[in-house]
Amino acid sequence: MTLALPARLTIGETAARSGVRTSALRYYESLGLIASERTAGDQRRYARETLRRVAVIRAAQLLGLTLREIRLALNELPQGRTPDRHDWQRLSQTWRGSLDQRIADLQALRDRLSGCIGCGCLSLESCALFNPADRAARAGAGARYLVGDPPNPESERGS
Amino acid sequence: MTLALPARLTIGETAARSGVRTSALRYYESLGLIASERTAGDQRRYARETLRRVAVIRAAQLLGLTLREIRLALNELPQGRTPDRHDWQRLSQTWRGSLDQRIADLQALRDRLSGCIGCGCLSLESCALFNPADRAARAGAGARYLVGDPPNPESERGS
DNA sequence: CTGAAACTTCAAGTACACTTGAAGTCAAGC
DNA sequence: GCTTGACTTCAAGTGTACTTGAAGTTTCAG
Repeated sequence: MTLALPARLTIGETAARSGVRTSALRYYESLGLIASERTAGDQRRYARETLRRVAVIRAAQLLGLTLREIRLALNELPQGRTPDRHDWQRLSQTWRGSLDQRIADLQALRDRLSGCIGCGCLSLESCALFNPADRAARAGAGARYLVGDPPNPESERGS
Repeated sequence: MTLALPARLTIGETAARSGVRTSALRYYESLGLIASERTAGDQRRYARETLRRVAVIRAAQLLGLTLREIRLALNELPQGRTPDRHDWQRLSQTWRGSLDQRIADLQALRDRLSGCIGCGCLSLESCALFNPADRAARAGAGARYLVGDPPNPESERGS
């Protein structure tokens, strides 16, 4: 605890300590997920608090959130002051909810898959897993990128 | 069960019945995930079995597999004959394993998140969730796209 | 037989999350 | 004060999974 750590970190130090590439940090900054001050020579200097912010970003990505969603969540943090434990707690509590939801979705999928192991899926019409309507209705938050509900329902050659 | 269903489906019929766009079906076919016969006029005709194949593909995507991985899995199906219930069972059993793994990963993440709710994460160094090494070690199969372990560990300006 | 809907190919576009490369500037130890 | 590694910007590239559009062809109900 008596370790002397610099108050401001270069992008390289921040990358090393957060486990995220410098290119990713610049990208996050370009999206408004993190912020930096600049030296006279226009180099970035990150507050130590940024390390936690980056860690939160990576954790939220594991939860399946897009960077856009994460930015919105981080914007909910109080402006103008360093977020305190209650701020982070509110955030993690919110995300815990969506994580619970995702786990429940996957468990439901597993159950349907188990049912299919039993039935052998000889009857396409009666199989819950293979029923598209059912699948669409249950597509969880985490599956958005992976499958992605098409926004418009296809009208090929439709002009 | 006495419903008269065509033996061969057009791409439009296949799309309607599988809940997948025609463009996606052509894409799957271009990747070798599904196959078609052609009419004299070069239009696609899909076997009814393709409906199940497509359903399996969508289910596997929900499990977090890439189309490439799914194609490899489908290639494990016996060549030359229509897959029977045991073939599909083997497939779903394999995938159930990885699904179990993913659920376990997410539960572990949830537990760490719960720990952070308790601790308020005031101590960056001691927080399991926010520790990059820990996160990297636990990155599960499903998180691959979302976070994606960088293949080479950064050596910026390294020539 | 005809006309419209459905099909064809191929190239290019989209979205996400970055990475890479080029060309040049800054910071700091010796 | 100089060298070298770390930094800067900006444009373009990567990979996954598709979608869209243009231009043309096929199918089938009437």
